[in-house]
Order: sequence, then structure tokens, then C-alpha cells
Amino acid sequence: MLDIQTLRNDLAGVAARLATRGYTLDTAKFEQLEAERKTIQTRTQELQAKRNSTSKLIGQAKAKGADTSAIMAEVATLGYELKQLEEQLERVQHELNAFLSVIPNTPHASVPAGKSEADNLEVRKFGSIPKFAFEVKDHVSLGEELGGLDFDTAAKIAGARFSLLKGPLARLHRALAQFMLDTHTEQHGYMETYVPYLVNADSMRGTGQFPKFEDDQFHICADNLYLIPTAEVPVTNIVRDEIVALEDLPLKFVSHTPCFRREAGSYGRDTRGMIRQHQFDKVELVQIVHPEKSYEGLEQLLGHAETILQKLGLPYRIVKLCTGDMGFSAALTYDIEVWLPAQNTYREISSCSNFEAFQARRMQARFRNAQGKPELLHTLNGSGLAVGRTLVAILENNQQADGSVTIPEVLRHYMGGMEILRAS
RNA sequence: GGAGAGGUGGCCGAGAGGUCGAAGGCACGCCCCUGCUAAGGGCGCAUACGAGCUUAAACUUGUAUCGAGGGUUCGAAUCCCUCCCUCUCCGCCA
Repeated sequence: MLDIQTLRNDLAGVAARLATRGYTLDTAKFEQLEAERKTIQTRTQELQAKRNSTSKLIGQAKAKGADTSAIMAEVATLGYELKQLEEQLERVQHELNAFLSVIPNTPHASVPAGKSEADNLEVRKFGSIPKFAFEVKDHVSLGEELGGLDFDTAAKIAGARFSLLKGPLARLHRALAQFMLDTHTEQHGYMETYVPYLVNADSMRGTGQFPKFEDDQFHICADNLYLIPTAEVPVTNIVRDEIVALEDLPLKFVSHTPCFRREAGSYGRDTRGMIRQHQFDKVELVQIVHPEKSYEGLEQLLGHAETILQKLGLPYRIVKLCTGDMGFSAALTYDIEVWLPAQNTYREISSCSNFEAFQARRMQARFRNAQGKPELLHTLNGSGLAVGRTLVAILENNQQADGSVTIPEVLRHYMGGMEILRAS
């Protein structure tokens, strides 16, 4: 949510910044709603003040045992108009709120202007792209030949966009999550958290999934709960409606969770393999920081995610998303894209964003500043990393001519010393 | 699932239709005393929004907010209804 004060003071400026990300702010509507709100609110408050002061007089008169019938008749006539006004005010405020809650965040000044993925800015590359003396297979072929990846059975059990992992491949998947968690807790200073995978609507609103992206979520109707699309939702909402002590900042959390996405609107995209699933595991990094430290924190968080790829020996690049490609709540986003030989391209494996106060304002997540006043925090998060896609990257990048796959050094002790995956 | 108790400021906790945005305490901030690591005294200390003043802040003032929503009333933290959440006991259960 944007700051309504900023909208009032610099509506044209905000509209211009939003236009760079392809969002047309209906400034006329905002102005009209604001004008209405102001008129109604002023009048309502006048009447309320009158009612309150008169009622106070009644109280005083009654305490003295005086007759109050005249004064009571006078105040009684206020009732009807006041009720009308209060209803109107509520309606306008709801409308304003609905209007505000679907406006995306304003991009940071350094975000390159652009319309789509094609306009993203490559920041740096790491690692060299592997050369193969044989025809590369994709992870689906590799996984099926290894006997550990079974999409047909997954489809029988649940449907399309689910996967079934078996044997060493399932173990490698677990090993990856363990390795990521251990690295972030032991080397990067994050606190491990275990969180609910079902959340309420308030939490979804807090991080910006609601109201705009309700269709993308799995909804448990009987209990009115939602499956989390990312650990960002439960973890960031830890600080919803909280006032964090200044000395406790920054808060750094890491959490390994499954993520559930309906992928409505992506029919036909990445239908083969594990790239786009209704359910996937992710290790998520979340930082709750002082507003002056958020960009510094984002660079660090990005580095923490990169470390995982470096340790795994996977080639990747960092891309700064352009205005048109950023998510709804983000002010600045770096994507980490891992090299996938079978697709001969880089594919997103992590997305690291600074939301500034956008989520904090929705959540009323604050800290007490040096003056003792509550002030909105800044929130950051990033994948560190998407486990399924990391598995895909390892299979494809580490494949051998005979269809076996070498296990990265750092994962071997999580694999009971296994060095290579082979068809049994 | 059954029975009961409860949700009040950053925290604890009183209030049980009128002068209550809410006693008292803790924490915090400023000042004083003392002088040494602990204590005494004074003052201040919720948030959001509106209006005034202003470059702005500060300030003044109004309104709303005592889990949420509705109702009764001239007036609701307080009475009534619905919902949500927490706790205790019983049942079931990984």
C-alpha cells in the first residue's frame, strides 16, 4: 500500500512513477474520492463534536438532578443526519481503501524503465557455461532414466503440475533444502523458522497477495484458510501488528516450506517437467529492517542467495528487473537466473526484493525510532533458493554422457557419501 | 466435538451506562537530588485521520479507536446480538 499522504501531496509524481511500470493511476477518481471524503468527514466530525458536548452537559445536569428534557430534545434531532453522514463516510473510506489496495508499489529510482522481461538489466554473471561433447538431455529425461522422477504417477495421484520424486532423487531434494538451511543459519546469521502452511486472509493482505491475486491461491473453503504461495507470507507476517524494538533490528528469518500456486493464467507455459508446479519447495530468506538499511540489506540478501549457487558450482546471472517486470509489491527486484543447458538459457531460480514500507504499511509492522515514535519498517525477501529448480539445474548441468549425474561436493555428506546418481 | 474463563495503551492491570483516551504499576524520555553502579523526587509518555498555524516540524483543536461487526441510548470500554481469537478441563487424535 502506498502512503496516502504522498498521494495527496504529489499525485502527479506518483502517477508518473507508476506509469513507468505500466500502471495507470486514475488520478481523477482519487481526487474525487478524496474531496468527497473530506467534505463528509468534516461535516460528520462537526456533528459528532456537537453531540458529544451536548451529551456531556446532560450528564452534568443529571448529576445535579436538574431537568434535562429540553436539552435532550435538542440533541435528538442530530441523530438522523449524523447517521446518514456516518454511513456515507464509511462507504467513501471503503472505496478509497479498495482503490489504494490495488495500486502497486512505486519503483525505486534506479530501476530501469521497460515493458517486459526483455528490458531487464543484466548486472553480472558468475561461472562458466558448461560445454557438452554429447547431446544434452533435459531434467525430465534424466530423472526418468535415473528412475527417480515420475510425472505420470504424480498426475494420477493429483493431476498436472505435480511431481513424484523417488529414491536418491528424493533424497537429493531433501539434501538441497538441508544444505541451504544450514548455510543460511550457520554462515549468514538467519534464524530458522517453522511456519504455518495455511494462513488467513489478513496475512495474505499483509504481504500484498490480496486482494489482487486471490485467484492465484489455493483456498481451503471449509476453514477459510489459504495455502501459502511462498514462505514470505507467514514469515513476513510474524511482525504484522507488532512494534519491534530498535535494537532487535534487523530480524533475519529463513524458512523451508512447500509453496502452492494455482498458476492460473500460465496454461501452456513450462508444461514439461518440474519448472512450473502447483507445489514446490523453497528456502526463503526474509529480513525485517530499519528503513535506512533496506537497500544495503537487499544487496546482502542477494549475496546470501548467490552463495548457494556458488557452492553448488552452478552458473548463473543476476538480473535487475525493469519497471514493467516487477511484482506488485516490490520497489526493486533482482532475479537470480541459473543456466539450464537443455533450454540453452538462464531461468529464474530466485527473486530478491525490497518492498520498502509497502508491506509494512499493510501489516502495520513498525519499530520504535530513536525519538520513541513508531515508524514503519522495511521488508525484504528472496529465495535462497527454489529447491525444485535447483534440483533441475544440478541434473542438467552435471549430467554425463552415460546419463549419470555427479553430485556437488557440498551435498555429498547429506547423501551418505554418494558421489554420483546412476540408473539402478 | 462438549463445558467453562477471558480478550483494555509498548507490557501488566483497574474500570461495570455520563466529567474515561481510560486509575495504578512496569518500561521508556527529559529534568532535579544524590554520588557511584544502585536508589529517591518531578514532569512527560497511544495510534490514525481532519481542521487551524506553518516551507516543514512543533503546537493548538476536533473526531475515531478498550478483539471485530451490528444493536439499544441524548450518551457505551461498561448493556444486548453475531463472529473471531486465546486459555483451562473433558473427549478424540499424529
